[in-house]
Order: sequence, then C-alpha cells, then structure tokens
Amino acid sequence: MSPSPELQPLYKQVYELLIARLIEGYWKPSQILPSEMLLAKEIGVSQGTVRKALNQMVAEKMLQRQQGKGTFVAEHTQESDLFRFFRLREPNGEMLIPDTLVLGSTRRKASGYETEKLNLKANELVVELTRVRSIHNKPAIIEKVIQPLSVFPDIDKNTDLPNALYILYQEKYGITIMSVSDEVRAVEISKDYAQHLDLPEGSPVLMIERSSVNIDGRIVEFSTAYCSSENLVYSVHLT
Amino acid sequence: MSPSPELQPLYKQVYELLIARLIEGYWKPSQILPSEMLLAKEIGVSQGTVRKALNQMVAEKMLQRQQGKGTFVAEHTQESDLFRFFRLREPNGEMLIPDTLVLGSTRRKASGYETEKLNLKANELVVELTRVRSIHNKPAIIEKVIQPLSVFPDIDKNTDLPNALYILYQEKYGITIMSVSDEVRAVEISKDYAQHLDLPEGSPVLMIERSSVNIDGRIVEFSTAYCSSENLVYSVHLT
DNA sequence: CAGTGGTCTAGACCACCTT
DNA sequence: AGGTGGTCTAGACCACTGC
Repeated sequence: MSPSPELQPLYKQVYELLIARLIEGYWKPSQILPSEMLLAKEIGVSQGTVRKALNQMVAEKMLQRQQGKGTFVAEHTQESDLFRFFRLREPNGEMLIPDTLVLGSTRRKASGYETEKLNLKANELVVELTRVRSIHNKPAIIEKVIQPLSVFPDIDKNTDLPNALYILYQEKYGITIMSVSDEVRAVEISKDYAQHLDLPEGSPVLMIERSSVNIDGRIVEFSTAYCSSENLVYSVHLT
Repeated sequence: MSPSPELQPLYKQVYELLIARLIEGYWKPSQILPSEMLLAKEIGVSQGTVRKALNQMVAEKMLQRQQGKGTFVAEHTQESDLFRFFRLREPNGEMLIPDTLVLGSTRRKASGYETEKLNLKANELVVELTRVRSIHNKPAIIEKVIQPLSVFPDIDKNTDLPNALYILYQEKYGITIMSVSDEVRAVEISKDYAQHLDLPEGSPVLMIERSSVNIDGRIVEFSTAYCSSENLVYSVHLT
C-alpha cells in the first residue's frame, strides 16, 4: 500500500496556503489582497471556499476586512493592536501607555532556562535588554527582554528603540506577534529592582514571564517583568 | 418620519432567538437541538442561515456539534469545561484539581464594592463563602466567594457543596458561566490567611479578583482568592 | 438503512467604497 | 458606474452515527 495522503477540507488547504504566503512575505502588513473572486480563480476553488478560509483568518486576527474596500493583512503596528497584549491596568480599569527608559543591553549566551523557553540550539547568543517603564512619571514596571540573535540579527545595534518593541519586530524583522503566554507570580522584589521602582526592598510585586509567538508558531521573544501592584493590576477577560 | 426599525442580518436574528431559548431554559444543557433543516423550516429561513448562527454559537462555546449525531447545548459540568477558567498551574505547567474545605458561610448585606461589582440594588443580601483549596494535601489557595441571594436563592442552605461551584450553579440554578474577568495583584498576606495557608505572615501572594458572567451577560458571582506562588502560577494564553 | 452535520459550489441581491 | 465584501438561498455530495 502507498502511504495515505493527508486529507484536508479544501477551505483548510486554502487557509494554509494563504498563511504560507503571509509568512514568506508574499503579502505584507497593510497590503490589500486580491478579491475573493480573483483568489478563487487563481487557486481553483469556489468563492465561498476562499471566503471560509479568509473569515477564519479574520477571526484569528491575521487579516482585516472592510466592506466595499477589500481584505488587508493585519497591521499590528497600530496602537490598538500593539497594546492588545498589554494587560496591566490601573485599579480603575484605565490603561495608560507607559514611557520607556532603556537601562542597558548586553549580548551573551542563553541560559539553560532561556534555551528551553525559546527552543534555542545549545550556546545560542541572545540580547538581554533591560527597561524601566513609567506611568504618570512614576517608574512602575521593570522588564528584562531576551531576544535571540538568530531571530533578530544585530537587534542590539538599533538606536532609538520604539516604546512598543513589536513595531521594531515587524518593521525590521518581518515578525508579527500573534499570541503570548503569560505566567504570573507574586514575589518579593530584590534590592536592586526596588531602587529602580522606588519601592521598599522586599515589597510584593507581580512577576510576569511572557513568551511571545510569531505567526509561524515559533516562540521568538521571552520577557520577565516586575511590577508593583500598588498602582497596576494584571487584568484579563477569559471566554 | 416613523422610527426606523433595527436592521439586523437574518443569521444574527436567528442567533439571538436561539440564545433567548437557551436563557429561558427552552433547551437545557446536554439536550439535543432539532436538526438544521427542522430549525430552518420552523424559523422560516434557509438551512445555511441557521448553520451560520449555530456555528457562531459553537465558536462561543454555547453549543457543541458532532458530525452524524447532532447539535447539543454545551455541558459545562464536564471536568474539561469546569476548569476552563481555572488558571492556576504548577510551575511545570501541570494542573492539579484541588481538594476543597469549606471554612464558613455567612449571609449579610453586600458592601458598596460588591454592590458595584455585581450590579446589585442597594442593600441586597449576599452569601459570603470562604474555602481553602489544597493541592498535594497542602493548603494552597484561600478564596472568598460572594453570591447574591437574588441570583442564587437559599444557596447557603446547600449541604455538600461540589468542588467546582459551577456544577451547583448550573444544575440547581440554571446558570452557566460563559466568561470571567480577572484582576491579579501581588499583596502581603494577612496574619489570619497566612495561618490557613501555612505561610509566614507578610509573604507575597497573588490576589485574584474574579467576576463571573452568565450566558445572559450578567455578573452573577464575585470571588477573591489568595494564592501562594511558591507552588502555583497564574497562567494564561492570549491570542 | 436513514438522519445528521461537514463541505463545496453556484448564483443572487445588498450596502459600501472608490472613481 | 463598477468593484468589493456581506448576506442569503438552494442543491449536492460526503462522513459519521445509530438502528
């Protein structure tokens, strides 16, 4: 017997094909896609089948559609989208966009923990970026971001990092963060970090470990944030 | 000019109609719905329109469909679903179902904060239920649940509360929790709670405030949990 | 075997946007 | 006016389930 082929619904094959084109950069963010009819003819399926694939991609936020205009590759450099994954709120529910100050950036070998979290090869180099984020001109969050150089070549050579790193990831490296996984703990803040956040040593703070996932499913960034919950709350809605 | 009627797509009207039937209990959890064809004939639309409404409800976890069997009202008393909103994990990512011990239950007027969170009328009565949840036979979580008596009549008269309260909500009160909103803070644990959790006073713990939402959109329960993050982590995946 | 949901197609009309 | 996506219908075939 010959090996059985993978049987997939047509719309799913179309879905995979379109995703592949997004990953390879065939269509770029904010670019308009061909119409349903054109795609259907090119691929060789009916318009309804293309529509089902497109709608699923819209549901997963890869595409955006506008009646009368067309279908666009999702632009994740707009404020509303950039802060889709920013879960820290003031106790009243308001979200303020923090100012950011870079404390330092070093290049080194990944630790065992980072190698595991980021699915790296042994001895890969990473950049460790440390930043302090302030709200109302008060330092509120200190965060350490680990960026593999294999994913972001020479990322530590950039001057003027944007407030939201995802802008840089998308515009310079073609990497679009589609989902994140957070692990939240309560810990006592270390002496060093306490100074940066203007808190007493040993104060309880939220420690938020985040893995960020690219459109192709790879974990491309890992960060650890410490955040006083005097003025900030980690807030999520689960459905 | 006469007031303009609300124009809604057909499938959305069908969607609303079906939800209304779920809310009024016309179809009950685990019950099978009529086939697409029967629903279409009864409502007076085409089968495709019914399908679009049904698929949206499946996406929102109100219904479940099985090829060859039929469409069912979601059964949220199965373990997999019951713990859909249980976000506490061991540091290795494993989830263990905790044992539960009731510490006490009192009936009193809602505080101003609770009245606001639960959208209650002034001076409504609530039940305050306090429980300790243990993992590996070690107390790990202490939680206070606020249940309005207007939503859950005589809920404090129940003996043998189930481990997962949502079973009780659904089976005795017809209330199905469809979504929750969490606010997570880091705080120092109080002396009283420290004893219950076998922790030093002032240890950093996660404080998780949760509002639980019924299928009709009302907030029907509010809880506050304190949890040592020595052995537990609040873990979410955001897409 | 009959009945169900899953997939796919084709054609129609509408509302919206651009030119 | 012409093109786009949004909605709706109708009909067909398939895979799965239960009798």
